[in-house]
Amino acid sequence: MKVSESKKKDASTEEKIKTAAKTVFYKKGFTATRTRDIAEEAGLNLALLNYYFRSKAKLFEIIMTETFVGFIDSIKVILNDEKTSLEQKVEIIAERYIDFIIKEPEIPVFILTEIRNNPEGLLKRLPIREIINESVFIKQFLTAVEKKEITESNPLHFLMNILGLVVFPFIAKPIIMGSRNLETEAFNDLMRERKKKIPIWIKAMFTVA
Amino acid sequence: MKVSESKKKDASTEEKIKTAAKTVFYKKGFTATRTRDIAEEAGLNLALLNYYFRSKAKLFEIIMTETFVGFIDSIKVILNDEKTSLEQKVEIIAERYIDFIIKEPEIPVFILTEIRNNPEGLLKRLPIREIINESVFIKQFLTAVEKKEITESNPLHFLMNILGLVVFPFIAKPIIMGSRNLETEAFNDLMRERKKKIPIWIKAMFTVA
DNA sequence: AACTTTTTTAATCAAATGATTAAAAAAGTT
DNA sequence: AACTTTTTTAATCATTTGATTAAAAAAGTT
Repeated sequence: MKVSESKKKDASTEEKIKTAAKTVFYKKGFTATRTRDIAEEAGLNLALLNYYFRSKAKLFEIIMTETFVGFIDSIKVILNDEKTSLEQKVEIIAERYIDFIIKEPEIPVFILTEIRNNPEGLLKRLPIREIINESVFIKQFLTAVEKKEITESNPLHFLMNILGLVVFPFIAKPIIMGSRNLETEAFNDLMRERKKKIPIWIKAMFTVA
Repeated sequence: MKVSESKKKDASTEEKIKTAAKTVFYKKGFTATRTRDIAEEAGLNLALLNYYFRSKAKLFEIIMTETFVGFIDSIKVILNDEKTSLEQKVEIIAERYIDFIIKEPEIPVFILTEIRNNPEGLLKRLPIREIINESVFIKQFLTAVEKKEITESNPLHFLMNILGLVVFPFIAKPIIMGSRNLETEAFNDLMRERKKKIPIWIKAMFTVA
């Protein structure tokens, strides 16, 4: 059964497969997707997957890496912008990530479950430690702590709270929608509200009153 | 006849299977676990799973329901306690859930991914809407809003924020551990810190300064 | 002890699934 | 057009996996 219609009509076969693979992998994860699901989603013969990508695992590898790198790189740029303050960085992260996840709502759960299934493999290849610990963000944070502008000295709590407020509602989306009988658009409106609220909340949490 | 003894014997094998099934299902999810994994984990013959539970799906169903109901019921009791204030409820939720998830760290991702895989099936059977909307918690929240003690009028934001702050770090555990080279115990210490911090943060976010 | 019922085991089945193959079709080259 | 290379298809393979079966073993009953 088709999960959704393929996006591009004149895409090359390779691109059709990648697009279909993304759709299905995002929704079901690696183990639960069958190569036949992807072939059907792409409207192509099953053997073409192996012709172009050698195996299900190789195809997944490509999708996974692209997705993960895209996700990490965008936060990397924000965290390292010398021209924005800590406060502005929070605003930008909330704004950009909420918009991004509204467009690609399956990605957070996809990333988190695939990391669970294979923590070493993925995390070793991605320099998360360096991205966080050597960022302009961390320097700004430590300076603010020094100046007593911030009441929490551990940057991990700061980051976990921002990401928790931004990402968690999307992960719990079915529960939240079920709790109030919301449609997807009402849910998205609720998320868009949070783009303005989260920076205010974060400020209230961490700033000296 | 010795009913208790024979039942105990039955329960022993049955319990072994359930315990093993929990372990494996929590870690890998329904599709990715093979019945052979469960049999091996339990140290039992494969056919016994079907002898006692008819099928993999039925066994999963039981585990899933027990887990889910346990999770929901415990929050239900907290949300409906007439004797605790809103502020105390936040403290209790943070305290209890952080302790609970430290003991069973696989449960949040398990619940969230299985809901993704089968949203209707699960949510229709569990009266989440009633639990939230008819709770003492909601009444207390609305009263506080009325009295202008709380600056956010939508209880969903309140709930999402509490759960986001409590649950998200566990979901992102591998990333967080990787970001600072933490061992599990250092991670758990970080989470235990949050039992005290989260109520303070929530208060700062939502209370008039 | 003799018999019945319950539980466990080893062997096997049938369907699902990732992958391959050989041939056909299409595209590209001379 | 004649030939070569690339792409696509249908058929099939081999393995995995959930489930079943028939017989053995254990437990319970008389």
